[in-house]
Amino acid sequence: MFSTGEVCIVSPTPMNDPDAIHLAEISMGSTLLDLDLIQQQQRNGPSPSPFSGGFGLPPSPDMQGSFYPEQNFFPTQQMGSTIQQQGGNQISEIEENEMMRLLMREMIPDILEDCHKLNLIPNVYCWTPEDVQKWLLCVANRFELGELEMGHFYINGPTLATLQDVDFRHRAPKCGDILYSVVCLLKSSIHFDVAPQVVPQAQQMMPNIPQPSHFITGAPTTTMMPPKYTYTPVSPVATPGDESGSTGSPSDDEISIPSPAPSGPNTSMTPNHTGGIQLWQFLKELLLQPNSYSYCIRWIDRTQGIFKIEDSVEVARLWGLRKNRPAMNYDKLSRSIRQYYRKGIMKKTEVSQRLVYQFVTPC
DNA sequence: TAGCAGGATGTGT
DNA sequence: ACACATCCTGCTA
Repeated sequence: MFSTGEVCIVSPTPMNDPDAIHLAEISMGSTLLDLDLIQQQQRNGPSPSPFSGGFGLPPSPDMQGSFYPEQNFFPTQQMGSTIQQQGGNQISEIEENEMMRLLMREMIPDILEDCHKLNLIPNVYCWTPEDVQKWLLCVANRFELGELEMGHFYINGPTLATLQDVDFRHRAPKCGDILYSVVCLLKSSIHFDVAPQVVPQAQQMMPNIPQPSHFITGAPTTTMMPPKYTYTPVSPVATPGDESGSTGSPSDDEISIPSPAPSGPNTSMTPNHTGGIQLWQFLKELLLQPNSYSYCIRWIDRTQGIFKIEDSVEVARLWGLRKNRPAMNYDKLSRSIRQYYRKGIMKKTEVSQRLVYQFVTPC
């Protein structure tokens, strides 16, 4: 991808940290966009970018959740203020969004082509750890990121997709931001409502690769998923539109807009005292995305807040990922859950069952 | 053997 | 102070 020309991909770093704006000079091929405006702005100094310091790349899941280029997700106020600084040009929000969509759209074939070269299904959620390693090496080479500590990325695709920007920075301090941005772009290519002129191209490149049709049409499909999993590539962030529970309502496969945090017990529902997500919030996030996580945690009786951890190892692993605690295990996670008994946030069900817990205050 | 319960202590915010 | 993370002992299915 990005065969000729250049465009700046800026990692999603805080806007209040101009020094943290990383530019990855990425050769880019067939873009139809006149990027002079953007590049000129980059030259003009540390200017804010659409995604808290980044251009052309999706927001952090912490900020916006999943990335859907066809939705009006772009932080247009920031973008607008950025662009309008250019000689007083007034560019409407619609035009800005369209420009961003075009830019993203132009990158999709390149992403697919990279996957094709590596013989990878263009769906990160289907990747094995080996696939992830292969792809990261390709990315590192393309963006000249230097040597990656590949041992820090021996994770499968779904896990890669759930990593936050801080996770990437932790695993790759020098280029974690860029990696995160590219992974976001990769994820966006799955969601991307590919334009007619792009679809045939992608399909032509990989005629045998099943397309994630449910991301486009909303029609459920599991044919491309590993047997055990029913992943849907959505952000592990609570999403009100994905609160279908275990009932399998149509909204299960709808793309949803993330919310800051799920509602929950009133006791400790106050903002996270420690600044990070709390375990009960995390568990609800997983529960509220049955398409993505029902293989490891699911509602037994949502109205009563009763849920079952189907795969304790996996839930603990996800929690460890979120908290950047590689040594996390279910023993520790369950100990934290038990701390909630005293706080009145969670409890065991009346008839105690293994791996079954209950929120004191149901959703 | 895995999960459960809870005490004690350390750590980071 | 708070929310874990970690380690521990003992119990249970």
